[in-house]
Amino acid sequence: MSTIHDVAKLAGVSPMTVSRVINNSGYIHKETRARVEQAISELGYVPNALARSLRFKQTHTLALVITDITNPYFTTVARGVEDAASEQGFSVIFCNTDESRDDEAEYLNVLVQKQVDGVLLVPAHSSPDSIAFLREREVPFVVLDRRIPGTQVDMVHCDSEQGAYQLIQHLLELGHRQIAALSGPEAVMTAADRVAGYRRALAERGLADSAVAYFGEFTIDSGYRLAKRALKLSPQPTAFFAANNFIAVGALRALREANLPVPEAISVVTFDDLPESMLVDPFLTVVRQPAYEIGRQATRLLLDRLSDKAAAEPREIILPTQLIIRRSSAAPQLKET
Amino acid sequence: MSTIHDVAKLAGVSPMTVSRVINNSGYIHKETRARVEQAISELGYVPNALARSLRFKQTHTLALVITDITNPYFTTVARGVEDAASEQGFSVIFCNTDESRDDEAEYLNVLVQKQVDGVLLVPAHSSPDSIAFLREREVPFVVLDRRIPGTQVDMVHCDSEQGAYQLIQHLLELGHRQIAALSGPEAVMTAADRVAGYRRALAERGLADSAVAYFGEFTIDSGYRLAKRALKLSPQPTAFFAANNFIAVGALRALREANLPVPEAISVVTFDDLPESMLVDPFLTVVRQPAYEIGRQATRLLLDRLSDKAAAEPREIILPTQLIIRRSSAAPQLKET
DNA sequence: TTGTAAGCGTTATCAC
DNA sequence: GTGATAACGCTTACAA
Repeated sequence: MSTIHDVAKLAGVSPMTVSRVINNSGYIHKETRARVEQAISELGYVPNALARSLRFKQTHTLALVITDITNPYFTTVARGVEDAASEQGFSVIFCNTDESRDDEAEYLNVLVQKQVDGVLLVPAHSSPDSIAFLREREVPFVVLDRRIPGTQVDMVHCDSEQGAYQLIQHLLELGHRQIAALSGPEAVMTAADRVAGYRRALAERGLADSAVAYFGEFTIDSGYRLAKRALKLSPQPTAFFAANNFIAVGALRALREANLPVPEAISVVTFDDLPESMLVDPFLTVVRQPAYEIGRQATRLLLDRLSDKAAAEPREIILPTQLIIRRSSAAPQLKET
Repeated sequence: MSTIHDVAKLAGVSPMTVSRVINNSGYIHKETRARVEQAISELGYVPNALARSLRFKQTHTLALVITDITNPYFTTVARGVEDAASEQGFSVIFCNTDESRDDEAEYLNVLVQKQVDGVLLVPAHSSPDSIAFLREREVPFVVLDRRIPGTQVDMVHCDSEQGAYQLIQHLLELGHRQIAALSGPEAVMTAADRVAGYRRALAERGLADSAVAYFGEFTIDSGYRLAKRALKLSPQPTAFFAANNFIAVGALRALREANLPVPEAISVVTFDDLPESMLVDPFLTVVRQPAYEIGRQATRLLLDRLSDKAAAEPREIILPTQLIIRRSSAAPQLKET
């Protein structure tokens, strides 16, 4: 790979002149410019962004730290991020933590070393370690999807508590009184928030005592296992509230295995839609989060921070969710008929 | 952010000594090391990878250029790439071209500037431009998912022609004689290959004349439109062969709209499974490509190239596909009953 | 065991 | 209009 020196030599000028041509800065003789451009294309010269970044302390690179790109919700978030970033000439490094604190810490360390201009973080845990780490090193960041309680940071997410509340309201209106919640890791804010919304909805109807919430992981396997456990309850629940799409899929499998038709035997509602693109025949009643917008707006916010060195107040952007009622939820059937 | 000089000053040594501590190279007095380590943690010092990369001409960063991370097939590829990369301490920048040549060229330019160590490329077109560009600049790369005909490059993909052949064979065995192919852009190798496999299967049964192949895009919309066109054929097809999952979903929508039940009225088979994680009740007969393995092996191959400077022969890794027969394909119903 | 000098590829600054 | 010089943060080679 040729350098600015090679180009300079070939064009019979100094590197500085080449630099000026590349960056369209300063005055330059028309003829000189032509010679330089000729040399550039002859050599297939491409400027070294590393050297540039070293000087400018700007890499035009962001990092997206999520739990798992394979989750369609995060896939869509990622697309929103990449679109917003590339619009402004930024590249995006992506990292999968699988909810592991260690992996998260490791990734953040590498990213800081690589001098990314900013980080979009879906925290694997609510502890302030990662936040503190980035802050100390003065790396701008935005937390997305999950809120971090008690810290003043930029955040973009949906109101999980409220979304869960809506879903449970819906079930209550249908007549359900035994609803089990199948959630993710208790240490993850969204998992906890969704259970909180569930409890609030029940409490408001004086059903606080009927609440049964299981914490597990945001995976199909976990959803499957939690559902199996919930089925052993007595009285048996008439509805499941899954805290995300993977858990819902796992629960549906467990129900099928147990020959319990949905929604006839048990209703199922969940957070996070499966992508429209993949659904021939949407079935699940869900609270949909605007994944693409979350990614996009978080990135916008981050990029704003980068240009505005002025450290404004931390902003919390809460995007609206949408309740979509489909066939997986119906009125419970009477037991003694 | 503090530099190696800051650490050196605080520890009362030279930057070189700090460097040695960080990299565990050369001899160093135990006490000095302790002092340096103390200074490092006190300052929260993180080495600047940019400066390092500038010297070593190694960024430990790869790029993944795909068409759309939102396609679950590519999502899984991406996960395979990231896993394999991070195992070896590499980061991954991801880019979505949406099958646009211009976007692809633009991205590659930026990536070369950023001195990525290698590129994993799903080419938006079969022309040799991108390949030539990378080659001239001596950036190692591996082409994945799609083959580039007539060029000697590292490639990892499945045998699209053969996969399509299998799907059509399956339909033929069920008794179908009017099968329409709904494919992607003719300029994209996989789209063309899949149609070729379709034609070969038909030709072997002496049905070459019945072949009707439509080229469009690898999107739901396109699948929808192509299916609508195909339905106007006379005689009407008894089966659709979709060249990828998005096209299949679009086709299924068109069929539902036309009140044509699958598979009773029309069978549908396709390339690329929808992710297991999203399917409560898998329905489509598919040829599954091992997406994760494609990503993983392509990355391995690329990383091998990076360590083995020895320019070995280009390798073409062809991974096996898997025919999965489900409910979307069945024997055609007799017209005159 | 530790330090000095030079250079990786750019560009801002100041001369000419 | 154009060029020499120094600096961004780090490490290899050499010296002490």
